[in-house]
Amino acid sequence: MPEEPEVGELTPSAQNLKSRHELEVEGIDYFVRFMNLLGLPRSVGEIYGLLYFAKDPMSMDEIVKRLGMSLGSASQGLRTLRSFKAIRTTYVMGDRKDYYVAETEFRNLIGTFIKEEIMPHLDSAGQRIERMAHHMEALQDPEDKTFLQTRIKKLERLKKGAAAVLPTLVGLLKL
Amino acid sequence: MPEEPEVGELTPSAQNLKSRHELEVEGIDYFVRFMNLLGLPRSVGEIYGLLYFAKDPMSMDEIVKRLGMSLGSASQGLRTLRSFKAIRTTYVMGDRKDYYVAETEFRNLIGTFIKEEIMPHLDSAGQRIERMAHHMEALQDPEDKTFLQTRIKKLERLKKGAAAVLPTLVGLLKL
DNA sequence: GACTTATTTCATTTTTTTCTGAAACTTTTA
DNA sequence: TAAAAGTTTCAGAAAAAAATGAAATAAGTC
Repeated sequence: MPEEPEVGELTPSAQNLKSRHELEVEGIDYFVRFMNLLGLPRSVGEIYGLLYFAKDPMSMDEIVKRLGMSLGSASQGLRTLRSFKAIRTTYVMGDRKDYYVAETEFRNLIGTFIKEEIMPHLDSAGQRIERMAHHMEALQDPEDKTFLQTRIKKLERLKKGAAAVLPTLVGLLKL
Repeated sequence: MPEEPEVGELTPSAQNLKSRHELEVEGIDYFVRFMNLLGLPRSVGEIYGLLYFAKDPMSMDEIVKRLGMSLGSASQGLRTLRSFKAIRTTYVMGDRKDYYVAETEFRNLIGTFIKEEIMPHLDSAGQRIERMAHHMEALQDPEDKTFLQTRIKKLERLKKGAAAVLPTLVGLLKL
């Protein structure tokens, strides 16, 4: 927390520090919620938020200190963010630490998220539908069979629709 | 579980029951995963899956018996599904129970999900961005100020993009 | 190659989410 | 209006997810 002078008035630089801090808190909160929407843990949002509003690359121990989180969470969170290409490392000469910078183009983040987290589900959904269709073929009762056939067809349509829309969306992001 | 005859061969109707059951299990699993992708609990996926593959409307106690879940979960799960318009009730004459049927048009489900679960987040995101911009204006250091200005602008663009894409998506679903 | 520094891993703890079931409430019926 | 049937609510239990921190590993110095 930034120190405040005892009386009402703030020096310009103290005022700057205070606004900067409040902005940062609000901004971190923003990304915590955003990542949460993608099903990612709080710590991941905190780290990304901190880096997004940081002017300079930051090392893991700085992140740990600033956010008051454990080394384990920071390491795991940074790994996740790297896997989404949401951050990248910069090498600082004469320093053996890794320094991290936020990738501010959200298309990368969102594109990778769709490609790595959603698309695989579509594949396994396809396999699952095939298995359902197989069981359906084995049905003796013709009424059951037609009913389930239409239900499975609808699932197939949903899956195909998603498989078509998502890559289009990723493409749109690149424009 | 359907009973199996002691020896290898199954009667046609036993075979039908077995296939039907396997198909149902696979199908329920499908929706458990799907709902999970939307951040909804397992029980919600189970109920929807059961109803999706059911030929006839089902009462809550039937659902409870078939899925072996508690009354509380069933009640809560049905409420959630109703709120997404993923199921609807049918009235069966001479019976005071409520009977439920799956709404098989996924556009309803997905459309409502976007409208009720995602859009509100966009609104609060907008407010949060405004607050950030407000703190940003108060910054004294001009370097800090321009840097943060561009970062906040990017957030704004993301938010506007999402606010444009999502309703379009909902519209597309209706075609 | 021993030492130092940075990072990852993972068993354990903490926190959060989901499920349970009995009590409260509502609605229908006799 | 009492009894019965159906549903919801909610405090506590169980399960799942996330965070912690110390030990193991890796990577860079002297």
